[in-house]
Parts: sequence; structure tokens; C-alpha cells
Amino acid sequence: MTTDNARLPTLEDVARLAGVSRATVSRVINGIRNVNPELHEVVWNAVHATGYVANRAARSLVTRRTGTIALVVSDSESHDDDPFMSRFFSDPFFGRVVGGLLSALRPAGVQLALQLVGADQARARLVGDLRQGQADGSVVLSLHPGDTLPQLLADAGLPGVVIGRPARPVPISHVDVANDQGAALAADHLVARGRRRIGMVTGPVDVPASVDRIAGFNAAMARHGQSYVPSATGNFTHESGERAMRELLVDHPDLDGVFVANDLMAQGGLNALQELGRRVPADVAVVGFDDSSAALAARPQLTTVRQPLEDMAAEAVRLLLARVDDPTLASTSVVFAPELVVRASS
Amino acid sequence: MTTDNARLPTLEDVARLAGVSRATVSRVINGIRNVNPELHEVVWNAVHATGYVANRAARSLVTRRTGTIALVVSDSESHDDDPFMSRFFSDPFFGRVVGGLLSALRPAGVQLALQLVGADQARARLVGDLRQGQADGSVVLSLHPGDTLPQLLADAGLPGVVIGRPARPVPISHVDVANDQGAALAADHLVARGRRRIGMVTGPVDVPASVDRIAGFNAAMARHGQSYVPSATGNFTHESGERAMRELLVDHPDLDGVFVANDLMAQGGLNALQELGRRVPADVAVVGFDDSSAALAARPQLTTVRQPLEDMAAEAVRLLLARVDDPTLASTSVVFAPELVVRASS
DNA sequence: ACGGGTGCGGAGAGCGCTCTCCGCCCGCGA
DNA sequence: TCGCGGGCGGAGAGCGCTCTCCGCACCCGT
Repeated sequence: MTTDNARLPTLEDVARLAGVSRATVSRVINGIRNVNPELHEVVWNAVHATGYVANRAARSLVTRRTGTIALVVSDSESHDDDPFMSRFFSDPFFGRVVGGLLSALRPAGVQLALQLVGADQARARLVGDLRQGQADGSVVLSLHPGDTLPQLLADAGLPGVVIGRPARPVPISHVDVANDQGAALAADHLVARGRRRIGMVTGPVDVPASVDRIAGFNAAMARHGQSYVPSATGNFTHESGERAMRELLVDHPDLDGVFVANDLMAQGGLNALQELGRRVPADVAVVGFDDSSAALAARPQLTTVRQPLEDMAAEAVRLLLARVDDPTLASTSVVFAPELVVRASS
Repeated sequence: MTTDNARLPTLEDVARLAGVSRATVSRVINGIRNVNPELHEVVWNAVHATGYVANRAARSLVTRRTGTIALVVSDSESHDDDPFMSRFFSDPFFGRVVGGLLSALRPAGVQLALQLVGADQARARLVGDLRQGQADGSVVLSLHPGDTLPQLLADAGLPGVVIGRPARPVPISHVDVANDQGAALAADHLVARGRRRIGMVTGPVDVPASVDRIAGFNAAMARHGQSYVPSATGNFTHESGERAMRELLVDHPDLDGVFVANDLMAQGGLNALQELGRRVPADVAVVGFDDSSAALAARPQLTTVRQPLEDMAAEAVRLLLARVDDPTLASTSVVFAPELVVRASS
């Protein structure tokens, strides 16, 4: 029933059928150099007749290219059975990045391989594997602040693009959104809505994206004359947002506006506000960040700062592929502009 | 700065340093056959001294194994810029499957490659690529009912496991949850809660998982003496759930219990119920399906039928790797038992 | 003491492709 | 007519690995 044992056609087979040499078939397939148009057609016919598909391994062996790039999800700890991982994968953030990468990779005919890496030991091994033909380059999604991976990649001279600004400056390309500007957008909006006692639910205080949002928000609020911004800290999950919002309102019951550093937490925060008897936006206006599916699922729907993750992922691919094509290219970074999306929560 | 141009160490280099032949180094590295313990150590020392990492392409070329399996997301249409795709990737469903696959793949040292496939033409090409060393096998996530991919894989004799029952029986392994039993669990629960006028928000009427849930629910309700179940159809998204729930309650204002075929739609349904002035669960009890993160994010938190997606994905990997190891293995299918998780919505 | 089995390391033939080098043929200029 | 350059196809050498085959050394039984 299966044709498993039937050896797959090789270049040799195609060449024999077409009555030419392997080299010529290879030239036709790869579009290298001019080949006599008649031969060209004869070869293509033979290719189709045999159902020939080039063997990736053989090709990679000589070209030293894999036609694959890796999406490396780098976390600080081992996550065998770590619930955090499944939480992260369920986060719309991950899905949007994957979608953006795939859509940009597809036209280039490049594969995407998923790599999870925890312990530092694994990080070193990963770099070894990467050099030795796992992938032509990697997109790094780093989940913890002091991650050594970007530096390791840079040191090894491997093409790589980090999504989000690395905690410490590293000579590696990255794409990011202007988190500080985004947070400022939220601040300006809340103030424009007439809110005067504004607080914030932050993300982890060591993650760059989170740090930038905090800084941007505080700076903007200072410009508006509110130098102290009450805040509570979450970890970007729904539950932590609910908890943090409750804390914040217990300590500062008079708040009439809250910026929450991502939509998932904002959604949780909405639940807390409702349980505390606050109407949104009448009593308290809420602004989230990301413009993820959670913003639309929430009630009221969230006003939020849109982060163009799909575009950022696509740009990461562009930078990466350019670097793969020309390894001498210097690392570049692209920072996207955030955008305020006004909905019912403010 | 980079060591790019420095040729990476090969087996030959290690062999020379260790004073043995390539074959011996290969044997040590792959743990094949006994090798004199002293030599064994000498070789490992040489491996570490050189920082040797085996070249994947070269190894694949001869072993005809890639150490990679593909996660194929198969949809009916081309999805360049298709918003549906990004919606799908954002769905916790996708994340949970990926997480489950990775956690099972990691101990086996196998890579995961992501493949999106739309048009039928692309499907044929994919099969060609797969045969020719893209991957050792594939896990198929099929998003549309009459998908030809499972059949194509079976015909080509390629190892593959489908997540979810294929619409038409195909000689290929699959893992699934007993959707009908799960729906029955929901029905029994609603009845046990004293609900007497029970409706359903279904998924698309052609998707197997959805069909099974409908059939299971209707059968169970019939056993409880309610032979007609009012229903409205959604497409598994949040918005469609909201819309369907509204339709359902407009047509049948007296319903006091609704089973919604997945959590995302149930969450949307909750919003609709609230806007219609129904209290949940006092006026209307709601039961979802999946036990995804949406169930916990919803207010009230959703009673739902748990689908052990991570375990299913892990089982898919197990079946697949077994099949890769022994291609003569017949296809097997595993159906998981669903579980009712009672929360506040019922 | 001798034949044969066993265990372990080396030699070398590929796996299927790309790409450099070479040689052929044709056309052009002198 | 002959020489020469350019364009196009073929030959063949690898890429780095695995694995079969072979030979050697050693141990057993008779």
C-alpha cells in the first residue's frame, strides 16, 4: 500500500531521464546560469515525471544553509511540566508572534522551528546546535530579564533578532514597540478623559517592556502634574491583574483611572473592579496594553495601546533573512510606534 | 570578533585528536556497540576539547532521519494575511497543543517545525517535502472538515497523527477526546442542577468535534426526556458565541440552561446573557467546553468540560515517534475521557 | 596445540547534492 | 582560413557523517 521502500527519485534519476548530467539538472532547478531553453524544458518535464523533490539534507550539507529559522523561547528555568510555559503558549502574545513570523517566512520558503530553552546549560547547547545547522538564524523571545542568550548568539556571530529590547545592550538586532510612548498615550488619554487620580498596574519590574511602560507612564503623568502614581505589580497574567487591581484599590480607593500594563491583566482588573462595586468607565476608567483578543473579550471592551506584534514579527524576519544572506551586515533595530485604540472602558 | 570563518570541528578532527578513526568516534557518540572504556573516555575528552557538535545535515543524509517532526496546521484556504489564522494562533487551543507537543518532544530530543498549509496544491507539495526529509513525521491540526491531508499522508505512507477525529475515516492514527461523552457530562450536570429548559450553542455543523458534541448532547438530553434541544450555531470564536447566545435567547427566552460547545464562545455568551439581563447561574446556567484559560477569565468562572489537550498532544507524539521508529506499526487511535469541571456558572 | 568463535577498531564506500573546473563548440575578427 | 574568446554542459570532487565489511587479537573447547 505504501511506497515506503521505493527509493525516492534523486537528481541522478532525473538527469538520466532527461539525458543530461546531474549538474545541468541542478542548474535548472536552482535557476543558476543560463541553460539552453530546450534542455531547460526537457529537464523540467523529467522533474515532474519523476516527482522529484530535492533532498534537504544533501543540499544543506553542501550549501550550509538549512532554509529554517528557529523561534527560540528562552526562559530562566527548566520547564518540564512547568505550568508557566503552557500559560505562556496560551497567551495571545505567543500566537500573534507565531502568526506574524509564519506569514513573513512563507513567501521566502523558509521553515519555522520551535525551540524551548531553559537552563543555561541548554542555552550553550542550543548555540552549538544552531551553529551546526539547526537553523540559519533565530528569533528570540526572551521571557526573563538577564537572559544570556542574546549575548551568546552575538558572541557566536549567529544571525539573530530579539523580539523586545534586551535588558542589557547587546550587539544584536531587535524589534520592539516604543513602550514608553505607548504608556504615555495611555496617560494622555486618561487625563484627557478628565481623570485626576490615576494609578497603574505594572508588569514585573525587571522585564524591559514592563520597565519602559512604567517609566513612560510616570514621565507622562508628571508632565500632567501628577508626580506620584500609585501602583501595584502583576506578572502579565489574568489572575495577577485581578489581584493587583484589588490591592491598588484597597490602598487607594479614590482612583478614577488605571493604566494596566497588558490586556490580560486589565481583563482581570475589570473583574476586580466589578467585585469592588466600581463601574467602568463611570467610576474608574481602564486602559490596557497590547490590543490582544482579551481586549475585545472583556466587558466593557478595553481601551488599549495597540502593539503591532504581527508587523514586528514580520520585520524581525526581514532583518534576520537579510542578515542570513549577508552575514557582514551590522545589527539593526526597529522600534514600532504604538497606537491608542479607544473602546468602552475609558 | 566572530568565529564565523573558522571551520567547525568535524568528526575527522575529533578522531585525529583522539588518535582513533572516525568510525570509533561515531560509535562513542552514538553509543553503538561496545568501545574500550579507555578509548571511550579519550574520545569524549576530544569531543569536549574541540567543542564538537554533529552536523545535522550530514547525519540526516545517511540515516534518513531528521530528528524533527512537523506540526501541520491545515486550513482550507490560502491565509496570506488571513485574519482567521492569527485568530487561530491566539486561541488557547493552539498554545496548549504546542505546549503539550514540546514537552513530550523535548525528552526525545526531537525538534518541532511549524507548517502552515492552505491550498490543495500546497498540500501536495507539503507531502513531497515531508517525504524528502523535512520531517520524520507530522502532527496534523486540521481546521476544516473535508481535509484531504490525512488521506494524502496515509497514501504516502508517511508517519502522521491527527489531532481530533478526521471527518471521514482514514487509515491514520489520531488522538481525540470523547466529545460525545463530554457533551453528555454537560447535559447530565445541567439536569442535575435542576434545569429543565436547556439549549445549546454549537460549533460549526461540519467539524467532527462539533458534530460529536452536538450528537452527544442531544442523545443525553433525550435520555433525560428533552427530545428537542433549541440551538444556535457559532464558529468557536468569542464574538460568534455572543451572537449565537443572543439569537438563542431571543428565540427561546425561557431557557434556564445552555451548553456552549467551547469556552471562548461561552465567554462571549456570558456577555450576551448579562446584556439581556439574565443572571448566571441564577437565571441561566452555562457550561462550556475545553477548560481553557478563557474559562477562568470569565465571570462567573465557567463550569466546563475539560479536554486534556496537553496530554492528547503528548500522546500524539508518543504514537508518532513509535511509528517513526517502526514504520510497520499499524495506525492506532487514542480517545481521551473528558472531565467535568464545576465552577460558578452553573 | 589448534580450529573457530567473539569482540573491538579501522578502512572506505557511499548518502544526494552543489559547484568548480574543464573541454567542447560556435561565432567572430584578422 | 585560422585563432581566440565566450557560453554552455559534463565530470568529478567533495560536504560530514554512518555503517558495513574486514582484520586482528584474544579466549574458549577439545
